[in-house]
Amino acid sequence: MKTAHEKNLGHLCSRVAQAFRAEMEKRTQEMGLHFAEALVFLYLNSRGPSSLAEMSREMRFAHPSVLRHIDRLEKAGYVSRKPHPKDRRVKVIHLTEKGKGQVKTVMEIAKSIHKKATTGFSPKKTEQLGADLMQLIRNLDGKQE
Amino acid sequence: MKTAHEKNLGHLCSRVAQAFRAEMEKRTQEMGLHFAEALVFLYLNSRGPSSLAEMSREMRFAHPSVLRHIDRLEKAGYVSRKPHPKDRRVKVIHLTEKGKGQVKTVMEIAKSIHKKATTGFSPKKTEQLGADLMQLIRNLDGKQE
DNA sequence: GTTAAATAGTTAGCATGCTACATTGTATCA
DNA sequence: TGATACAATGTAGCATGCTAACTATTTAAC
Repeated sequence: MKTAHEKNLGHLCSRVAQAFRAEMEKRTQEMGLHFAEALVFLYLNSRGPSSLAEMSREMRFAHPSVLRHIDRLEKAGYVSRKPHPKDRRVKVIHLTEKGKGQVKTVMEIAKSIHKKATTGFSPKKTEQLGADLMQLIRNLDGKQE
Repeated sequence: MKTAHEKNLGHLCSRVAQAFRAEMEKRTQEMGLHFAEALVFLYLNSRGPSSLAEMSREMRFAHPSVLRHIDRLEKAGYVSRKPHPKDRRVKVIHLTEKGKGQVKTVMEIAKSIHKKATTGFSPKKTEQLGADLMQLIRNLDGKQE
């Protein structure tokens, strides 16, 4: 008989997230990338140059969380900041040539992990699972008390 | 068109876990409990007195992660450590009377959050979702649990 | 035109997960 | 019995999420 905490969807999701992270960490280690930095990489690749505020909104992480990764990626030479031509507050973050050279590998790793995770899942089932998870998020974020 | 990171199951699970945590944090705040401490509370209530090693194994968190919460709960007077009668290495952790007085409230909060999260989900669907998440974990860990 | 509110980036510090290692106690085996 | 491996607890430090608060700039209100 399972106890409550083991069947709790929050706890299960936490464990899934950890497992994804651990696997990504393991595989991007030799590139010198940590998990969350890889996420930033993937974001910039799919969306193109963005401001911090935009990335924060779209990735749904708090500003400082994203900022730390940008700082580290900039030090490593993978991204750089450019001033926004019309708004002097904004710094536009973009992949450098060095960064672009790595993106493909990161994408392949991410795809491979996702494939491993969903072994035995039909595309339809995977789709449904994603939709259910999004529903959980909506239910929890809704403003009912 | 959604970008890859938004449909990624790892990222979605991370967001669900965060949402659960934020909600729990909000509701246990007035009891002076943080999210992970509440988890320890629930564990001790359902399993009874346990060693740190046992809790770590069963909750599937690293020892030091659990230890920190035990320390804080002990300071707050909710749990205490007793020496194991036969193994002097082991300290058995159990709820104090003060702790037992709070458990019911924590359980109700946890149940309420789970219910909110699964609004519109049939029991069968909730069950299936849990099973799918466990399958993801097994696939990623590469072993059965 | 000057002032107040909002927005962008940043810094500081906390909570919680992890791994690696130290310390102590127990068990095993030659 | 003495050496060695294993197990339990605890310590140290990193990674990553968060909120709060600061500065600079832009926008809105008067």
